[in-house]
Amino acid sequence: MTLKLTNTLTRRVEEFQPIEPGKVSIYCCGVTVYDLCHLGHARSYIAWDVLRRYLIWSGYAVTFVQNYTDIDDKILNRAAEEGSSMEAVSERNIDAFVADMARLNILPADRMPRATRSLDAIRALISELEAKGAAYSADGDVYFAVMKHAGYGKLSGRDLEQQQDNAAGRVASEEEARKLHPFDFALWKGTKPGEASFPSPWGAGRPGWHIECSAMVREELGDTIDIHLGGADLVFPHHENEIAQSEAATGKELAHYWLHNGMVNVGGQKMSKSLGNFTTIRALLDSGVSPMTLRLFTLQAHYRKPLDFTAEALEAAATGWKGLNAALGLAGETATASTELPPALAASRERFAATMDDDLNTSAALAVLFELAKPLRALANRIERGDDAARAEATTAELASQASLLQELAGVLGLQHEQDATAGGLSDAEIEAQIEARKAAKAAKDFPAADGIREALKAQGIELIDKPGGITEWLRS
RNA sequence: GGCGGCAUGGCCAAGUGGUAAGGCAGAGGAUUGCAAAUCCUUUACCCCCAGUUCGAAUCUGGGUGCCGCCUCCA
Repeated sequence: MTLKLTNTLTRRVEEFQPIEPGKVSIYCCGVTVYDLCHLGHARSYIAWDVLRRYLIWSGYAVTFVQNYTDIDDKILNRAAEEGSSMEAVSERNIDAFVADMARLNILPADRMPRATRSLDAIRALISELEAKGAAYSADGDVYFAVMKHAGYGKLSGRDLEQQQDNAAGRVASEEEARKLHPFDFALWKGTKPGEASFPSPWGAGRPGWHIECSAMVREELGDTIDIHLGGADLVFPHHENEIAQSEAATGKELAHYWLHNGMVNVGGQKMSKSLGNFTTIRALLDSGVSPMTLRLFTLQAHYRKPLDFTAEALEAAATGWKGLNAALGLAGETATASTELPPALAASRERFAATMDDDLNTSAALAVLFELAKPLRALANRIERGDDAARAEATTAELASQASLLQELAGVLGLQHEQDATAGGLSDAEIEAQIEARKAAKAAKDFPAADGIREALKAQGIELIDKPGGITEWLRS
């Protein structure tokens, strides 16, 4: 059983073979920290978190590096708008990023380099490219010469000749005029008045976006890495350029496997800042959608496919998560599982691994989880409602093993039990008092009053469950 | 225009040659003063056309529709 991944570079599903047995080096393109992360980022980073967790679960020692792009026009613009500095904007959004990722139970990267702290490596790489004739400077800018690099376009399938024809009509701006080929891109941009800049052999300025990643990958993980990750929208030009820069400098392949995740769509269109159709991670979570619901929502689709974000689909995920969560809650209460896995459970575990090996088929993997969860959920709900027989059933070794396996596999997907949100400001005593009042109303056959109390509590997130024998229990939902 | 991808029940979605996983919604039943919640049961021939094959959602060819990239973007 080996992991197979869709490699954008070859456009094929390939068996994963690490450079060094048992070890995996991964570089994941991070965010440009000019604003809060939205659901597109969430989807991407959840997918890669699952890849990472699965590799670890499979026994690999994983080194995961994710960068912050903290030098960028958008950050500068934002700083100018609010009258602060590039550093202030970056710092604030990095803090937000860390917090948002933590809420989604995304493992922090092993190392998170920043462009501003990698300037030496960036300048060194540009110099190296210049020395090799792959770069040229023009009026304080330094460009990469795509025509000098055989293989440019191999990731995205571009054809330089063809594109030149197409671009012929749109060479308008000054910058375009300076380039030898329309696809040439800036490695270093000369400073403009009033902008943050850094010294360099080519004059004060700042690095281009693509070179930042090339430099950070090399500095953190070496010339060749196992896996490079990113959103499908980065294939061209970002990753294509990254490959060109790195491979022109080192003469070695930059990454063996290139994985790209599909976009999050809203009404059939890509969620993005520029279209203004985005929902930030924190806005969604703060609106009451649980982090695990969001995780489940994204993992129900294959990572490469577009994912349409709709209220209805999210609602479905929330209800689905409720069931899984109930089953996971039981895992903490059962007896210690025996180390021997019963045959049926061992088969489930194998099936889970087989689906994940198949290019991270989380949708199919979730089916295994739901099947494992089904009896546990039923039991958990019976216990919740005070069924003592159910409590006894939960202590069997068989169920303990099942609960334990569910917990383990859910963990591979980063799904973990969530405590019921403590919504509403009512204390337990206040709730009990309301229940007593409703009981009295019912006894007096004043059902409208009884229903009124129930509705009022429901509005505050308190759900009443009437049980046989006139007993009423409640849950915070 | 170029490159890449997708089209499966009311919604989401797996399945890549042997008669359609899973989740949500819906329906029926149990329970209830009525509900809610919960539990049990249950619901599809896979965009269209042609072809290959004993057999195709799955392969080939042709359509149609949709999306992404080609400018910053996860």
